[in-house]
Amino acid sequence: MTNDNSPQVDARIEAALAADTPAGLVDAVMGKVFARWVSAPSSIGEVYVAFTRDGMQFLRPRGDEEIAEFTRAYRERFARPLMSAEKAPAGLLPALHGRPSQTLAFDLSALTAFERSVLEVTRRIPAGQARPYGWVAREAGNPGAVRAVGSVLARNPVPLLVPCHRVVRADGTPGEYIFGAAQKERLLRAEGMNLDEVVDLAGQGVHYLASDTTNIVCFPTCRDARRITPRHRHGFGTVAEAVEAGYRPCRHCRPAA
DNA sequence: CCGCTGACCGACA
DNA sequence: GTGTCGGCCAGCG
Repeated sequence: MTNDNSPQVDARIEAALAADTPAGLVDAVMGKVFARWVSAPSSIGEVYVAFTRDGMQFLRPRGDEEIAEFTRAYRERFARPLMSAEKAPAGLLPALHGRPSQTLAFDLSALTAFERSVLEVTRRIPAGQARPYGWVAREAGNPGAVRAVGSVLARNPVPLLVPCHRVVRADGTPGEYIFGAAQKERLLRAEGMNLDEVVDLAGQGVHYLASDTTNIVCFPTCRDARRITPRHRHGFGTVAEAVEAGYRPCRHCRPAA
């Protein structure tokens, strides 16, 4: 007597398909219809990651959680069957430890255009740096949607891989995080960001740093800002003030025009 | 469609 | 300094 819900069924379906179908086509079809999951170590501990043929789709911490809970959450959100994978896709493992991979793709097809836009923008924030929610809103093409950016990141399907921990509040404090504010601080510090200095500057009303040798103004965590010799460093509360003083916005960190 | 919600923000007590 | 209040806007039920 065969139990049709048995885990072996997935394997038999695959075997049947593989028997008389070119392997490449099987992968193409299965990857389109099914998603796969792996468990892997990350900078926040063991995580489950789901992916399709098109790329990474869903990541959640493993914790004490059984895979059944992860697959339930996955199906609830993506309405697609989920099977285990033999091995992690290329580039995933380094990316889980903060080393972004060029080859790592994402499947964001279930998201709205605005959500995709927010995640694309967030993905480009370099390790060790941070940008305010308002900056993400503007870069995503909707400057007024500051609060909505927070709502999108609160349900980021692929945290860590899309580094939403690098999006912080305008006053320099880290703000909330899908895995808790303390975890957000930990991740930022682990990436080499001097959180204390940033918060301290913000407390003095300084949200931007400028160099009088280059006449460029940056976010304090920008790679270029951190290279400014103290003697040539000037703090500003707004970009407008810096521009008024003869500085132009950095083309790397792109503070507001 | 409409009302409600929220990882925000800036102003103002 | 810190608490609160409106405004804001995409998603969701």
